[in-house]
Amino acid sequence: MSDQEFDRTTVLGKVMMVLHAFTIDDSTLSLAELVRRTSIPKGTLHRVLTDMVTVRMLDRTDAGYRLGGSLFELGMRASVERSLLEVAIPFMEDLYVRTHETVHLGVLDGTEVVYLSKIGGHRQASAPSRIGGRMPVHCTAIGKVLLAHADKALREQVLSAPLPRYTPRTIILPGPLRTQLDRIAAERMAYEYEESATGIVCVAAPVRESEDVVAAISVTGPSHRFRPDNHTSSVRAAAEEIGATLARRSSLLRK
Amino acid sequence: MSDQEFDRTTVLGKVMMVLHAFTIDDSTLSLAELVRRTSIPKGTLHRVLTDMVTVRMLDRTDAGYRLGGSLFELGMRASVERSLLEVAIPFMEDLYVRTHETVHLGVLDGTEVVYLSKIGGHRQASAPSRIGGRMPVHCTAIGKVLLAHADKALREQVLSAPLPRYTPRTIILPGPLRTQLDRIAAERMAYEYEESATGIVCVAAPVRESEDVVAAISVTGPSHRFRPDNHTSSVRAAAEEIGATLARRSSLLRK
DNA sequence: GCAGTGCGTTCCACTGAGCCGAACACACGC
DNA sequence: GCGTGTGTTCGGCTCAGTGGAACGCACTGC
Repeated sequence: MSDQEFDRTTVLGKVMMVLHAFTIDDSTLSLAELVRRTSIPKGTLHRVLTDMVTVRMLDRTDAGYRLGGSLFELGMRASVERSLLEVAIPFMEDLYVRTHETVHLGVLDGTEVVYLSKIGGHRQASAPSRIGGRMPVHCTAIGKVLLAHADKALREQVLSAPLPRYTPRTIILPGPLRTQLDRIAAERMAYEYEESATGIVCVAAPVRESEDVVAAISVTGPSHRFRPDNHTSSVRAAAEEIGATLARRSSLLRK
Repeated sequence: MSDQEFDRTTVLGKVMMVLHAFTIDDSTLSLAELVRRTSIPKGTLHRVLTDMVTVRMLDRTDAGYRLGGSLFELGMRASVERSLLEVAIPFMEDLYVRTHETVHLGVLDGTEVVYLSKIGGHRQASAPSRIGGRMPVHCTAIGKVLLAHADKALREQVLSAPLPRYTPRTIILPGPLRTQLDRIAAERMAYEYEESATGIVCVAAPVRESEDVVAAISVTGPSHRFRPDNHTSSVRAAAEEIGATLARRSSLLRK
């Protein structure tokens, strides 16, 4: 999903290519850099960029272009993600207060996890996740729990592609991963022991809105002091409460 | 800023008109409804919408169209808002734990406040603010503190336009508001007593990144039990720490 | 000094992507 | 049946969008 292809001929396609040229830790990109990344002809790109600036998708700075604040605002209006967030945040806080470790909320998009929120005090540099960022499904607790409850097709798609190694403990063989996913699907909890980054471990549970798994919530901590299985029940409880609140809310809206 | 005008003739203009047709509490909109809101010819709009769906700006559902999850992701990559968020969240948590009241983080956009984040436990239905939502500057603590530190031009623009009344206590006269803004600019704190919604009061402080006011942080509570002036120093401290962290971070990046 | 390199910007003749009115298809309620 | 609300398709016109090429400018380093 990261190497998404857009139609070069259409305006919208170009716009999306530009937007996706920004990775999560680019703040500003120059025209030349954008030409390199998108391989759109310089003249055309220049015009597209100025157009995007006038509609406030991009901000112009001395150093180049950056994603505009109005995008943030629009993103927050995306209904699914927003209502999930609004409902989940209080429960994430509870979990944080109880554990004092980093709490994540993530959804599945394509074959990757997208993090909707991440809270956890000041000392949390360790985890490589970022809000709005992506991580692979096969080596994160949230990813595994989402994959375990996803439909067969997606599961097989992930299992049949190579599973990139991130640490010595990353599961890179389809066989072991498959059996683990089966167990996760059965017990509705996933664990990660230094599979995405050395030094961190994680517990995750699925958030279900009337049978559909719409997201997953997790607690992450440093391996030396954090015991995932001690927090199984709190994480599960939080996930279930979020699901219940979502269901209550959407049944209200339906009237 | 809400009634932004876009160029009808250009593709991007139409796209933005569609995106902005979604208000904060629309989840899905039908083609017909979008025709009404944007007054783009039906045939054209239909094509634009399907284009937007193929680039994943919109999701198609049985009921109509809704803002896609990829927008959320893009929005989160908007550098300014994102780094502000990442830095601010831990301090907002501190403030929440200390006060157990709703904590807001907002920035100025045009003549309105946009909320970047809002945390606070389960019982917080009261405040009308929403993440990614907007509120007027003249009747919120965050708004007033941002306006007080904004440049003269903006300040006069707001003061010369009519100030809509939200509650009996909303300040609708330019004179009193001006003197209050002067005081706020001097003491770097703003208060709100049921000016945007009855029953809630608020304290806010400016977040300054090396002299520039980039955002504001506030604590909001119900008027019957919450005394804003009791929390002045914690709010100010949080704002200053956020500012200091931002400055430290950006000086690191500069190398 | 002056060639070399990388950047942003402007220009302009060409062309097909985008335009939109009109016709069509379907599902309702009365 | 007939009106009214949806969403979808069609096709000929045309101007918005295209991109190669040339330009200006700020830097190197020699």
